[in-house]
Amino acid sequence: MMRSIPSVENEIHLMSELQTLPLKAGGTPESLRTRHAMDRTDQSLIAIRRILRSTELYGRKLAKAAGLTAVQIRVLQIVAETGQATPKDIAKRMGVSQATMSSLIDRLSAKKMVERHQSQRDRRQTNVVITQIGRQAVLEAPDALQQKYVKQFESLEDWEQAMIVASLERVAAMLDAEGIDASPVLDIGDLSGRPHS
Amino acid sequence: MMRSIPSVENEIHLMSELQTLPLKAGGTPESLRTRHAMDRTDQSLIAIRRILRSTELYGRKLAKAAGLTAVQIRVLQIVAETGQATPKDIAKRMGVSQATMSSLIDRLSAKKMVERHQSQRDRRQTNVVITQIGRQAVLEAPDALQQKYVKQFESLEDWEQAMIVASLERVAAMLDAEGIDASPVLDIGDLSGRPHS
DNA sequence: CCCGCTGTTTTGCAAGGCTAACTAATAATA
DNA sequence: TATTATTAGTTAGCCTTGCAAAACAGCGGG
Repeated sequence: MMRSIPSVENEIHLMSELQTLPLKAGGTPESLRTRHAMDRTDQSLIAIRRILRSTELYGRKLAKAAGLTAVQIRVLQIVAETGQATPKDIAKRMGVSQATMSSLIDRLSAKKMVERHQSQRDRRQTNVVITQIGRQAVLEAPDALQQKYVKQFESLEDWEQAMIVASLERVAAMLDAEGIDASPVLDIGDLSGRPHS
Repeated sequence: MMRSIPSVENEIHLMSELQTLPLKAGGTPESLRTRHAMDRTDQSLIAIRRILRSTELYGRKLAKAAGLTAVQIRVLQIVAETGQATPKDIAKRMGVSQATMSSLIDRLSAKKMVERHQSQRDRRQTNVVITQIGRQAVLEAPDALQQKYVKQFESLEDWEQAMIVASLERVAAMLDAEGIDASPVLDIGDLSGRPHS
């Protein structure tokens, strides 16, 4: 596997693109809000998209390098968190259907990273259990955010870290707002490894 | 798309990658920095994941409602931006291979939203041109980010908007840092149409 | 014992990705 | 001029993720 990294390298220099948009924004008769507010909205959207995009591309790259896809790593992490979980729970947390989860588990189990154990209590349920191999894979899985971001973040001034956290949380809250359940995956982090007590 | 959902679907994948990080962060003997700083790092990562996740799920939903996938909308928007573009350019901007772009264009052209026209200058090149139908679709395409977020953002206090923009840009820069190109798609939004207004 | 629910898996289908291989046209070079 | 590279795009073949719907249990009441 391991194919090489796709065309990630072709880069377009976004900077230039970014600059273009302001003008368009200006097109609207500035009726409702100040020109200022508009620009800021655009700026924030652009920044969010940059975040999404770079995470996506970088993630593809890392996942490939790890021999597991991002989605697979995610499943492994969720399972690793508690040691075992039912397909339904995992599906719910990830926001995918049970059918999808079933095939994901198939693939992971073909790789010997998880095993299915029928539950004793209720034989309809399956417990997905992570294997040693799977646990190892989770530990070694490169983490896009971490690698790219953590060091830089930690080198920031204290006040700036605080500001960023507050802003990101605000944005996340605005996006969640609609009721999409957001969280599931989030806490994952905890499990893995944080010493978490 | 800006407005479109960035490949929301892809994002999904990435999401997963993100998750792991906590552990690693935790792995370090808290020698170098205070527990405080650590928490902030985790908080920021978690918030980013929330952003990624809700964008992804919401995007899937909207794309379905629109009858076009997020990726397709994205292509349309890029083409709409200038009226025409070569497959190669679009692929480059989106960070996918030419082969992938070729099939995307096939699908869009089956829907009569774009047409292929051989270039006169260089007959190896194809110009992908958006049709009236395609243009209409772009205008009507719901935009995940926009719909969920814009209104709320615009209702924030001025200082808060400024803070958020600064923070998001900081984060985006840190993520881009590695050299993954980030933005291309971003500015598209403008054209599509934020109701702007 | 039969019915209805409830977790899972199967089936069948589509989108999006990729690499490799192939075609066509243009550019370079002998 | 003829040959060779390069470049743009498409094709073929494969994989993963997703979903809905149908099929399979297994559990609980009646």
